[in-house]
Amino acid sequence: MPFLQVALDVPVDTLFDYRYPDAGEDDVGRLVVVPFGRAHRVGVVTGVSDTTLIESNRVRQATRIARHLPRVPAEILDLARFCHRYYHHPLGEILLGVLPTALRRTDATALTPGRAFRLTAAGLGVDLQAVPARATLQRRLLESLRDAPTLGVPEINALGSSAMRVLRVFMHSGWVEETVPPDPAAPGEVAFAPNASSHALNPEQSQAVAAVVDTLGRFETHLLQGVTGSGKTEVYLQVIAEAVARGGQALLLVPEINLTPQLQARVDDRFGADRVVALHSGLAEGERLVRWTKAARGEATIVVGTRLAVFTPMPRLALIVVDEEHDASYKQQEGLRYHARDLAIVRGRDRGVPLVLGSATPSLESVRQVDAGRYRPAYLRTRAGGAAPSVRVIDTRALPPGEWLHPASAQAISGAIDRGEQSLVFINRRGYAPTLLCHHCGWVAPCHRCSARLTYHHGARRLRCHHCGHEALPPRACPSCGSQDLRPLGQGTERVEEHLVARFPGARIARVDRDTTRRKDAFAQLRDRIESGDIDLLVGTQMLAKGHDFPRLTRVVVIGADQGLFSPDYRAEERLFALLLQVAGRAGRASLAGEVLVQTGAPEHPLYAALVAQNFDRFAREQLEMRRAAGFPPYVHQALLRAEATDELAVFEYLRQAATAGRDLGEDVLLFDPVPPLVARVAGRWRGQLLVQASARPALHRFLDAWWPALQTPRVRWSLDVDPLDF
DNA sequence: AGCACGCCGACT
DNA sequence: GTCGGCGTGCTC
Repeated sequence: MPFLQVALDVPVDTLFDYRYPDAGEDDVGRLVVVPFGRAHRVGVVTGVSDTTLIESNRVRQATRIARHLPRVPAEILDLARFCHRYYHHPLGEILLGVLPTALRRTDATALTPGRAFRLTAAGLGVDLQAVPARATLQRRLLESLRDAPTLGVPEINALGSSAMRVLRVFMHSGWVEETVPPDPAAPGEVAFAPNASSHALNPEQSQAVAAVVDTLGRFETHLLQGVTGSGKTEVYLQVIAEAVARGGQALLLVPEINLTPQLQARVDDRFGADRVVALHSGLAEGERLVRWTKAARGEATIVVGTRLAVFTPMPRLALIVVDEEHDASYKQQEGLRYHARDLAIVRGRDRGVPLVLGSATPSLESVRQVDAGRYRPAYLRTRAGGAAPSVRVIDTRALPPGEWLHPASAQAISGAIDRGEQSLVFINRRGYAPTLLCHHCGWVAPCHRCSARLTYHHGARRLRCHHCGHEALPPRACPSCGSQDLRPLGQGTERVEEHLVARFPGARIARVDRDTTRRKDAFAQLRDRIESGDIDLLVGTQMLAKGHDFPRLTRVVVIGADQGLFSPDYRAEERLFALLLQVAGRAGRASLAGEVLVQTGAPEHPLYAALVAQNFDRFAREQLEMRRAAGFPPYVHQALLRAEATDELAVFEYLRQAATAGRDLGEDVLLFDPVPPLVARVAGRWRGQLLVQASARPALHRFLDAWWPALQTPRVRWSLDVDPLDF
């Protein structure tokens, strides 16, 4: 009897062998229910073999293989195996982690074999509005049936516990009929003509499209570097159209905040909503499964999604686009710490398909690959409908104490108000003031659970910790010296808003940050007000920097840009430059010239010269040269061992032992001393980290492989972060 | 991760 | 004398 090698969602680096009577090679990649310990679990078959190393009386029999479900294709198994090797993470956790969670439930229903249901003509004609809004399950089921050609029992059950009952009611009404289940192995429909686009391209765009189209059918990485408003999205859409016209599927990865209804509408509009599926974290479990299945069967032609979507099975994958490839949200910051852009490249290579990485400010890693001749560059330097905004650096050192808005900035804002244009004051700090300070003894309000200061929120009259969420009432007197002279120090969005209200009486001012957009739809409503010209002056954080175009916005004032400049993190400058250029891109459109004023106490910093010139290439080469000279990535390769526990001593004891064990391995790597991260304690847990560095990747991975056993302990919570972005 | 087995303090 | 603390170790 053959044995299955099964990957299970357990944090051990082991596959588990099970007997299964008629198992064959064909079952590799299939989901399987197995007895594990005293319970049953869902796993993935990663191999079938006639032998096992486990003594035969310990090998149990698998309960059932789910042969009616689409299998995890070899390509995704390989990608998971790559993650296993590269990120040093258990294969089972990876595989089960990238599958829709609905598939992981063992309850018999979730994996009962194949029946398939579809809407009848009558069902298709049902007006969704006619279904009571309260009947959420009915609506969800109807929507999902519209989304996919057919639904199986697992997908239906994932929509809600009584979804099958609702389905039976629909069948009675003649809205739904049972049909033949689709063959999971058969590719979906191929013939398809996208909306022939009349969107004219400028010469640079045409050249970029042609360069990518030329490589369809083989692996090639294109770095599309285009300033804000240069029409990168149109290039994406046209190369996707070509890939799709040739019968392929396309994967479009976007950063978290970029998967907006607007973008989806644009893609839907071009390719037809029934051909496009969007995958993001906001999806209900059932809907995710429906869309995943649609992609895996080849019925969806285009997948638009955030980082996890890089693992979506796509049988006819022909092209991968990674928008805003430098964006940090592509890096998963817990569990399997993968980088979706890097995995996209691995996938493209293995699959033999081209990639387009797009950004106005590519990561230095990608720039270096261009310089090394490994990526093909394409540039979009022409900004559609007008000149780039002018950038001015404003020296704030001469400002009187307590003043934070430079006269030149104030003048720019009032000028814009007079002309009926909009301005944005950008400050990357929410709350009222980042510190509450005792002017008598110098005490500042600390968080008792974190090594961080509490931020004062004036509206809520609360001190809040931005790391753990802890809230406290501001004390009336200083707990240290009893003085009542407690004052907020520094600027946050809330306080800036307050100043602006006083400074520009009559101006319509809106604040956009996490606090004002917490409520569902709040952001959309604010955006509508901004677009309709209902707002003169905006105060906002990062949230406003990305993706949103406000045609009437012509002035941007950046406050407190220096924060990141003096951080010990060597990536701070790269991030700040990208952020500033992105914010600057908000100013001016079409006929209205834009102006950006960056207030800084360090105007002579070379970053600002490159920013004024809006010369990313110069900045990037300067940075790369510094990185090379200092021996930082991308010229060396790093991995970070992180540990945390309630006991600070335990954390550092663990890291010290790990360091000792690592040094004993005698590999060609550099092990630094264990250090606390920037914020050493969060929510009552102490953190520590240990950096490993090597000049060559293979050496680093050889080391990590050998080191891994020595890291195992239940005493502290630990994780390994390969290619860390944050320290 | 669960979940057992396994040796030391306060309770029916 | 037992119930239970969570330390260590295993799950095919």
